[in-house]
This record gives sequence, C-alpha cells and structure tokens, in this order.
Amino acid sequence: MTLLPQLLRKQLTLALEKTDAEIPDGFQVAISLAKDARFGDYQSNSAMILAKRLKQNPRELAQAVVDAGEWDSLCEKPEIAGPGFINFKITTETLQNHTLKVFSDGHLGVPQADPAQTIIIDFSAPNVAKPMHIGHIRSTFIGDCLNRVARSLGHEVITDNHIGDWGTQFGMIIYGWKKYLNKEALAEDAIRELVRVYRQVNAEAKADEAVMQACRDELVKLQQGNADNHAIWQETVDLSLNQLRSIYDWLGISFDHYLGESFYNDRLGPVVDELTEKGLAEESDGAMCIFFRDIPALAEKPAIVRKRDGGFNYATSDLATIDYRVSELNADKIWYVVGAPQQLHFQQIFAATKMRGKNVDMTHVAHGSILGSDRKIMKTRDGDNVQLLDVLQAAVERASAIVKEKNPTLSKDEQKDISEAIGLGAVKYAELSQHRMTDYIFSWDKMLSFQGNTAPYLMNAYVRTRAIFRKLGDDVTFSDAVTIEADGERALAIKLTQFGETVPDILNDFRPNLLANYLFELAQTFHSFYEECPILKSEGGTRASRLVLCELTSRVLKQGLDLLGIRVTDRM
RNA sequence: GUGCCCAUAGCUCAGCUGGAUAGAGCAACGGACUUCUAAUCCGUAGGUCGAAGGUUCGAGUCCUUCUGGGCAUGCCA
Repeated sequence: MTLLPQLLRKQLTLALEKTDAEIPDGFQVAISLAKDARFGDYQSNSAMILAKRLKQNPRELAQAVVDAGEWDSLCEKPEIAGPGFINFKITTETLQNHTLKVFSDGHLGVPQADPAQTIIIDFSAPNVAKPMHIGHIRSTFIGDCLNRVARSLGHEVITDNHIGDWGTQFGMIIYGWKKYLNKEALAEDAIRELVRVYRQVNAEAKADEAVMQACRDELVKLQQGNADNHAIWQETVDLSLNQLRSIYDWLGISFDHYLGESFYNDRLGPVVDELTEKGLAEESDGAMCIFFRDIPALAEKPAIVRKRDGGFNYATSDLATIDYRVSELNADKIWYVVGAPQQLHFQQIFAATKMRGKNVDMTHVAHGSILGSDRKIMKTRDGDNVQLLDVLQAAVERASAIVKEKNPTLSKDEQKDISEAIGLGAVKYAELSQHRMTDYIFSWDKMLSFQGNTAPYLMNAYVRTRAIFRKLGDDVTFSDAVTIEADGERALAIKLTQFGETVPDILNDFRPNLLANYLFELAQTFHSFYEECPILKSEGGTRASRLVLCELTSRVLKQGLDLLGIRVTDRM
C-alpha cells in the first residue's frame, strides 16, 4: 500500500513539473512530518531548497507549485508559510479511508522490501566461560531489534552469534580444570565455577612463572589437538553455551548460528596464504601485515594477520568469517553490531575485503559504551561489573512487587508471566529508546524505572485496549467505516498511519530509538484519546469507529513492541 | 602526535538529510479517580544548545579554532 507522504510527494512532483522552474538533474522533492500540528500533518521544504539552487524567490516558487498542483481529495489546498514552507493537511475523507486500509493490511502499512536481501547480523558475541555483564545489552538488544525489523520488512535474515570460544585464556582454564575444578559447583553454575578457577590460576600464574609456563603448555597442547585438552575445551564451551542460551531464551532472543571463533580455526592459514599469494599481505617485523597505503586514514595502520610467533589475530578470523558468510551463507549484507571502540578494526577488515575483490555490503553498526560509576567503560575483562542476569532478575522482582500490589487477584502464573514481560521489557526499552551512539552511566534507576517514557507505559496503553475488548466479549465485528470528528480521533488516526513510515526508517541509520520514540508518541496519543473519547459509552457510528481505532492501536503497539523484542500482556 | 565519538532544562535524554516559537521523561508545583486498568490524563514552571568565529534568507545541526570528557592507535579480542 502507498503511504500518505508518498502520495503527497507524487502530487508535489507533478505540480513542480508543471511550473516553468528548471529542475536540476537528480533533484527530488521531500515530504516530512509537520514540525508542529498547527501547521498541518506534513510539510515540504523543497521549494526553499530548490529556489536557493535556482536563485529564485522561495515564496513565489512555492506559490507557483501549489497553484499548479492538483490536490483533489488527498489534502486541503497546501498553505505557504514563512520563507516558503509548504504545509499539507490530509483531508478527513482521505485519512478515514487510509486508516481503514492500514487496518485491513496484514503488515499494518509497513511496506515490504523489494528485492529482499540476505542479511547476516553479527551481534551479542559474549566470551565463553565468562558471565554476560550489563555492557552486553547494547549489542544484544540492538542486534535482536534490527533482526526483527529487517525480517518484518521481508528480508532474509541470518543471525550469527560469533562467540569468543577460542583464545589464550583456555591455557589457564584447562590448567585450572585439571587441578582445582569442583565438579559439584560446575554442575550447579558452570560459568561461576569456571570464573572461580580462572581467577585462582590467574593469580597463581602472576606470582609463579612455573604456573604461567604450565598454562602456556596446556594452551599449546590444545592448539595441537591434544585429545584430553580438546575434550576439556569442548565441555567448557558446551556448558557455557547452555547457560548463555537459557538467558537468551528468557529474553526471547534466538540465533540461527553460534559460529564462534573456533569454527574458523582451520580456515585461518589458508586466508593468510591467499593474501600472501595475491601480494596483499607482506612481512613486516616478522609479522604478516596488510597495508592500506591508498587509504589516507589507514595509511599508517596496517592490519596484522599473522603474528611473529605464527599465531593469528582476530583480523584473520574476521576475514575467514566473511569468506564463509559470503560463500556459504550467500550474504548480500553483513551488519556488525559491535561497540564504537572497534571502528578502526572494521575499517581495516572492510578495506581488506574490498582489496580481495569480495562483493558484500558490510556495515559496522557501532554503539556507545555503558560506563561504570567512575565514568570508565565496563570492560569485558573486569570481573566485577554488574552482571546482566542480576539486572534482569532485579527488574522482574520489582515488577512482580508492583503487579501483586496493583492486581492481587491474578493467578501465580499470570503474575509471573506479567512480571517477566514488564521487567525484561523495561530493561530492553531503557536501552533501545536511547540513541545507539550515546554513552551512558549504568543506573539501576534507569533500568528499573516503570513510569513515563518506559516499556510499562507502552504496555499499559496496550492493556487499556485489551480491557475494552475483554469487556465487550468475543463477538466483535469491526465496522468498515471510520469517522473522524474529535481532535483526539484525528490525532490518533494520523499517528497510526505513520507506523508504516517509521519502520523502514529504522534501517536507514540502524536506529531502534526511532521506533521507540514513535511508539511512545503513539501511546501518548492513545492515552489522550482514551481520556477524551469514551469508547464503550459512545454510540452508533462513533462507537464503531472508535473501536476500530482502538483495535488498530492495539495491533500497532503489539507489533511495534515485538519489533523491539518486548512482549505485551492483556493485563498488568 | 594522529584519528573517531561526545558536550542541549536541576537530572536522564530526543532533535532524521540545515528550516518555523529547541522538545520529552524524571524531579518540583497545581488540578482530574463511585467512570473503558490513575503504571494514566490536563496544566504551571524550568534554556546565552560547552566557547568564539565563519558559510546561509535561515545553524543545536555544516566549516574552522579553542575548552572539557571518552575511546582507538602493529603482534589481546
């Protein structure tokens, strides 16, 4: 279905072509939301932009365009304001019809991508044998949201959790496993026990060179394929993954693949060989490096693909990963949802991929950092960061206390279900409603806030819609007419039609917060409508129309929140 | 040294490719619940958009310089 701004753009373009203005090549008119509802629904600044290029009077050009246009029933005759703004107000008739179209559209007005593309999203990527801490929520929630949005637009999405399951830390883990492991504790909470063992060995190794050497020996044995060490490593990975999966399950997040670093082990050597044969990598100070001499920003920043000691770096691993994704997974695009500090690394591997002649569109979807109370980044290595699970549990507990207080008659199961939806939703929304590049200091208040611009506010709007239909019973047949009279009805209807404009926008710059903002505004608009326009107490066509608006709000909120990874419940 | 990111109300943050009187939430103050869930609504108050220049009819947004923070910068990932 065609969105309202698209219809306006088409008419505006036709109008412009009828004037005698000389339109520069490639110039396209643009329609945006009206800055202020008093001006109308949509506006175009294109007359001013064009007039500037043509050195004409912007107001006169705007007037000529408006006069030349045929606006029919789409909108009132556009008004010109200020230096040359063109303001559009959709007619009531068009808005009513369009609202019905959205209501009967299976995608709620969201246009489907054509052609659909195969997109790999690489996100979350925690390390094995370590607990996820609060810093992991950014990549995890943003990645999951982009996955949901891209799928809803009709793309073929493959989610891949590129876990850190290989590396030097396994020397210490294996050494500790053999010497200090408590099997019972391992069965109880594997990651906790692995961390305990790792820390103990780490402390010893720092103090005792012999222990350090023993760890290195264990690592070498692992790398050379020693059966015992490989079995220990495998069990460590399996146990850790089980625990990670249970958190992902709780969060409603799933991955198509868990192709971690170890998966690419035997592909690293061949990558370096190929780079060397093609002359892309060269020896420097004993290491094999790719130089980017043609790219000023990277001219003095080579990427090391093989260390002096023969070991490989994560640049090598990422190049091998790209090969697999392109040749085996047929990726058109790869999105890396990884923190901003790794920008240089991605510039390098993207540049290297281009030099290798691979044709794949890659984006580093960077995000800011979560800072500790000392304003320092919470790094994965430090053990004493706030753990993700602790935050999630605290949020659910807090929600549970409030649910019990507000709605004591609910069954135990319902209370649990609702508390989880609210608590987990609140934490997700706190993350996703913020611009992804903003750094912020971790705050329990922020994560556990349930008032104002939060997930429970949006969920509450949904609950209000369901309460009405619960009261009405099952036998609701929706009217095939929407009549818009009250201000609250008009504001809600136009807002509802804008869901389909918002969702594709998210992927323009990978911004889940645009959707969060939209849904918050929708909920606000609905709450105002709800206060102003009684539904069940109204009659006839008004009632029927309001029920449609209410049901459509319900659907858009549910679907919109689902795209953020947030679940709704019928009561709360 | 070089590069990237950030600085907006008391606090936490929006502000899309330059556009109209810079917006929310929290906190504060004043109203609205025998009513479709008040986790709500309505209203009041709160700002030299870090500083100084520049481009433009128009700058929170673009350019330059400066200040103050964060991060990255050849053998961890």
